[in-house]
Amino acid sequence: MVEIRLTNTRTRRKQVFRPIDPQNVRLYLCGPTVYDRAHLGNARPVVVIDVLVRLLRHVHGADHVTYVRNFTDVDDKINAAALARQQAGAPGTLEELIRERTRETIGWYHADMDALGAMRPDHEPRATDYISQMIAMIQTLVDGGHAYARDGHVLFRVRSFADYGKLSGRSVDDMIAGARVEVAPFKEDPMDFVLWKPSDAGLPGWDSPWGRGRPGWHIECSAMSYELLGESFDIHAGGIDLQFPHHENEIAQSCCAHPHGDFANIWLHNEMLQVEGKKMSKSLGNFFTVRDLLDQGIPGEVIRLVFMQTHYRSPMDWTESKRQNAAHHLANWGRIRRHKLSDPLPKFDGTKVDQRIIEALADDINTPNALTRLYEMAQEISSANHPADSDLVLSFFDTLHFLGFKELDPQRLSRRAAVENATKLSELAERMNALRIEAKASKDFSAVDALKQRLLAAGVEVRMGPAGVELLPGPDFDAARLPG
RNA sequence: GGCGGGUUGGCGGAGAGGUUACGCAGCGGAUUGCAAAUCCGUGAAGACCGGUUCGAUUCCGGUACCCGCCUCCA
Repeated sequence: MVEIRLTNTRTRRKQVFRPIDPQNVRLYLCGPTVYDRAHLGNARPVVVIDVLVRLLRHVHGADHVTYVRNFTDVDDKINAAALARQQAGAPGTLEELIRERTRETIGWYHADMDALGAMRPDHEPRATDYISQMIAMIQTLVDGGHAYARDGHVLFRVRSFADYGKLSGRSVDDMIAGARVEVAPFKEDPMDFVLWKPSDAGLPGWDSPWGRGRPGWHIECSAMSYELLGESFDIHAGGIDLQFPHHENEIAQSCCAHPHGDFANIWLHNEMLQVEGKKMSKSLGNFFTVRDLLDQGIPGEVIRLVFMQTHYRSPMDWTESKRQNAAHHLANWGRIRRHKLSDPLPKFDGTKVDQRIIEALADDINTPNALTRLYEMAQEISSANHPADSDLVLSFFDTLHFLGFKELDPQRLSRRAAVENATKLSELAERMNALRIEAKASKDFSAVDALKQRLLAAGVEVRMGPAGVELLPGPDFDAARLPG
């Protein structure tokens, strides 16, 4: 069996991966807070872990891996987004608007990650489905002296956990010394963090021993990983920016609530994605979404390949030349398929995956080295005298399939489709705008509404504002169903 | 201020204490009505200063610069 080595952030070393139970390798990835579209940086850990899960399934067996990725659907940003919609005149209660927003966002997320070739996890728990488990866990922490209630809040007592700061290499004293956080008056210690906070009537809330309220950030991952994976599991992954405070706090909560468990054995953290050499972040305003790229006609597999060109522990810059490079290779592989594979749709089952690529991935998910081998194989197959349907050809395509590349060469087709769709959508937008101007004069909006319904049925997002009509293809967009 | 990561050829990007990484671009050739694509071949590197060593881009120390975390973020 191939020996997998992974860099454990906790030990800062590359170590041999030994599952707690080889019959059930358990892995948790911190998923999105579902208040908006996933930006490109959100997609990096998803693709990295997708590759790891594929490797684990290859090595340990498809049925011997449990992959959990959560949706955090209770959060102040979600509340704010819903409130903004309500204030903009959207009908419905705040709770309905919140539910609508999170349901919509989860749909977008699925569509976008599917487009990147990332397999769905085995479990995708939503935080709001685990409120009672969170309350129970908080109660355990209070009972054990690791948390305390004040003014409707419950706070984690950082001083009660000796290893607090160990994951991120910090000491509580150092952090307090250089603290830039404003300290709430009810905190015993400036580094104590919120497990539960009170909700007023205008916010979503659940009944609890501390009054109506809602969970703080961090606790959902502890509660859900415990429910689905147990008190000890193998791998916990996420972006390096989550190392502190999110993962540090998860460790503190989970280890204090379940002192006999180890929580996660291996912590995997991917480095940040950058744009123009700067971190992509909401506060810097330089972020763009996966959907933005897909809408530009960039196929998901191109984005996937660009991600795989950089090792997950290095910062990665998204650039136009990388996009072109990835598209070039995919087109090349597509051409090889047309010329060297007589059956365009053979059944690939993972039995012919190239061993050197498995070894590259087993070495701390070294995707750049895996790609180097893929380029070598493509080179050899491309030479004029290499026969079609050789073992190498079959292995090459089985490997591509294993790595999540199925379409190949989608660039030409999808770009053409995108242009056609964009043209058609812009015509439709113009037509709809004209109808709308007429309707505003006549007060008869039936024609506009009818057109809108048909567009919605085709999966188009319809946005009407003072500037006119904007039509965007949504996750379920189906060009064939567009009105003629 | 505290903590962490990085600096490789024109660009991207790996491994290894001594032997060609690899890809893209470039250059030469083949092919092509022209072009594109493709195929064959090919030059080019490891921030700076010390140290260890027979030998370092690879190990150790320092300097400079870059990035991230410490505040919502993957």
